[in-house]
Order: sequence, then structure tokens, then C-alpha cells
Amino acid sequence: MMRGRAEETRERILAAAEECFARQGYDATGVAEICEQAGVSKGAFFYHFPTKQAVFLELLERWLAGLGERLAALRFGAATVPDALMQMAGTAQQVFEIARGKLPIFLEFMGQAARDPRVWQATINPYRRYRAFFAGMIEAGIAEGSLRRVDPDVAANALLSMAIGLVLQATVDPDGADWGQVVQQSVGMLLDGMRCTHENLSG
Amino acid sequence: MMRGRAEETRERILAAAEECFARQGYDATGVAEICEQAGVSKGAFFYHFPTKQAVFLELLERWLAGLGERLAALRFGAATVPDALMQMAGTAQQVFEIARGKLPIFLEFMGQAARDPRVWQATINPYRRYRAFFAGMIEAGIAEGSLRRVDPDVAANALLSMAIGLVLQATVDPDGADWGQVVQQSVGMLLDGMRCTHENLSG
DNA sequence: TTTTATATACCGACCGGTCGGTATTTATTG
DNA sequence: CAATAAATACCGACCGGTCGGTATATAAAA
Repeated sequence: MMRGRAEETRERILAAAEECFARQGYDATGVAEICEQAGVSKGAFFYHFPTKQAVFLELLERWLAGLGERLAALRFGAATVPDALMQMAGTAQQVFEIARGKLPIFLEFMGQAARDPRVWQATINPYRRYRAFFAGMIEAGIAEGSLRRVDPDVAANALLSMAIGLVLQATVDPDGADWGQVVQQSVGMLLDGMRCTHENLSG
Repeated sequence: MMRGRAEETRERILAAAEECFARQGYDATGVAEICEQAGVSKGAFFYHFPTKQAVFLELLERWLAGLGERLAALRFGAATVPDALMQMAGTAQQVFEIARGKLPIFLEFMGQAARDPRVWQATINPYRRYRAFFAGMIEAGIAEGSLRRVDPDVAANALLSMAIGLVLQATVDPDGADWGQVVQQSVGMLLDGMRCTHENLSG
């Protein structure tokens, strides 16, 4: 019957917090506000979470885990590595549309990570996994002959930097461009410098 | 002669605020704390600035103006456009060293810009100038024959995205890499996709 | 003295978190 | 099954403390 009532309350708190954090930022969002939006009392809030920061951290972990899953899923859906990367860039359009207005929480995550050691720890490990993941893809691309013999770590870093920069711009200036398209163009241009062309294949 | 005593107070407040914001973030920094660090009373603070946010905004404007000047200065110091861009990337090393520990304020700026309309206005205009500036450089590069016929706007966007992403990473994880070097490698890789000739010796 | 500049004391709003108590669900027992 | 006990989930008033900002006093300069 009421099985999982507590669980549902937890989820409602998390959802409300996510929305508030995205709209106003972590500090500007009061616990009372989250509770009101979740239709839950303050008592319930502190029954399910020890502190406000705990909510933030759980949100962060879910977000990072979801991102990792999505990346991994797209990894094996394309024939060649450049294709896979372009396909990832292609999904950016949908991601931006879906996440519109919810994106500022990304900034919040970064900002907290730069200062709070706990948040930093929770962020940096997935981040390094992503970097290794991309480096692995580049390596595979070189092995399959679709990419030049670039340094995989450098290329992965360049790719990640661009991705981060694009997300940031889309966050701050969502109406400034068709970011979905910009992502494809930008990544495409970066890949042009890594693709294996006949001119530079054998030196 | 006490000429400029008020001016010096102002500067001390700004410097103290910059340091505090960088170390703890905007919200976590109290006016009292800024005053203490500046060796100034709260009365002096609110004599020179109407609100805490006004301090933040002036800091932001100075920062953006300084960045613009530095970019413009480097524009005409190189023979070709790719050279100029690589030279800009080269200065990143110094910038990161100098700004070490002062970089988190960049995140603060972005975070506020995503939410506060006034901060957004103060940020977006310089940002668009930078984008136009880079687009102009790319165009010049094409004209001088050192770059392929890429879309200048797209290329400028890619360049800016990468720059933003790199600064962000260096902010969150300053010890995670030799960012100065990473900047050069990443920008170099992007330029490889835009260069006209393939004289690059891939390492 | 009038104006400018800095200092001190203070206010009201607000915030994260606590606490004593209540409702609801689950387990136990007759 | 019903009755009861125990554990779980939730409520909302309240507290200590902080914060941005103000009011007012004082010192220096013009």
C-alpha cells in the first residue's frame, strides 16, 4: 500500500532541491524553500538528510553517474571512433533542450568543487574516468586507423575542454546560439585536426 | 598630503574582496570579513560602495577589461594568425601561475552571470567582443593564407569554448596537470584542423 | 564651518539545524 | 482476525547566530 512512502518523500525533496539550486544557487536556496516546494516539512527534510549539503552531494553523484552511463552507452553504437564522437556531439542538442533551465546547477557543482573538499572528491574521480574514457576512445581510433597518431591524453583533454566550455556557454547564455549545432560544428572542427587523411598518414 | 586617501581605501576594499571571493566564494564572504582584511571599518565600506554586489561588479568589470587589453596587445605581436594564437596560448602558463588561487573567482563570475541579470549584462558584452575578436583573427588568417577556409564564427566559437573549458579545469583541479602546457597542446591540436599546410611534425 | 571620510553600535531578517511530539506503518501477540 | 507494541516517518515551533545594511558619532580636510 503505502510501501515506499518514505522513498517518495526523499525523491520529492531531491527533485525540489535540484530545481531550487538550479534556479537560485546553493547558498541562496533555503531549506525551508526546498521543503515548501516539495510539500514536505522541515522535520521530514532533516529526517532523510543530515544536512543541506548531503542533498547537494547526492544530486551531484546521481548527475555524474547518469552522465557516465550515457557516455558509455553511446560508445559502442557507432562504427568508427570519429563517428561515435560526432554522435555524442549530436545528442548534445537533445541534452540542451531537455536540460534547459536546469543547466545552471552544473555551474553550482563546479563552484562548490573548487572549494569544498568533499564535493571536489565526488567530482574529480568521475571526471578522471571521463578523461580516461575519451583517451581510450582516441587510442582505439588510432588503432582502427581512423585517427592520426596524436597523443591520446592530449586529444582527450582537448575534447573534454571543449565540451566543458560549450556546456558553460550554453548555461550562461542559453539563447545566444543554437548550442546543439555549435557543439557539432566545434567538435567537428577539432576532429578535423585529428582525422587520418591520406596526406599525413605516412608522415 | 592625504591626496587619494579615499581612493586608496577603495582599492584596499576591492583587493580584499577579490581575495575573499576567490577563497570562499561570494555568498560565503561577509562584508565584515572584507572590512577586516582591508583594515577598514564597515562604515567606510558602505561609504564607497552601495552594496556588496557593487564591489563584485566592479571587480568583474576590471577583470574583463584587463583580459580584453591583454588579448588585444598580443594580437599584433606575431607574424601570422596561427602564431598569434599559439603565442596567446603560451602566455596561459604565466597567467595560471600568477592567478593560482585567484582563479575560483572566475567561477563565481560565471555562476552569478547565469542568474543575476545585471552581472549577466556586464559579462555578456565583453564576451561577445572576445568572440568577434577571435572571428576577426580567423578571418585575417584565411585572408593571409595561413588558415583554411573555415567558418570564422564557428572557429572562433570552438577556440573560445576550449579556452573556457581549460580555465575551468585549471580552476577546479589546479594540480591535476601542467595546465600551461595543456593549453598549448590543446589549442595546437585545434589549430591543426584549421591550418592550411601540413608541415606540423606530429610528436 | 561645511564637506568629506571613517568608525562604532546596532537592527531586523533570515537561515540551518534541533527538538519534543504526532501520525502512520509494521511486527508481535492473543 | 483484532489488539497492541514498536519502529518508522513526519511535523512545525523554536533557537543561536550571522548577515547585509543603517544610523549616528567622530575625525580630517577644505
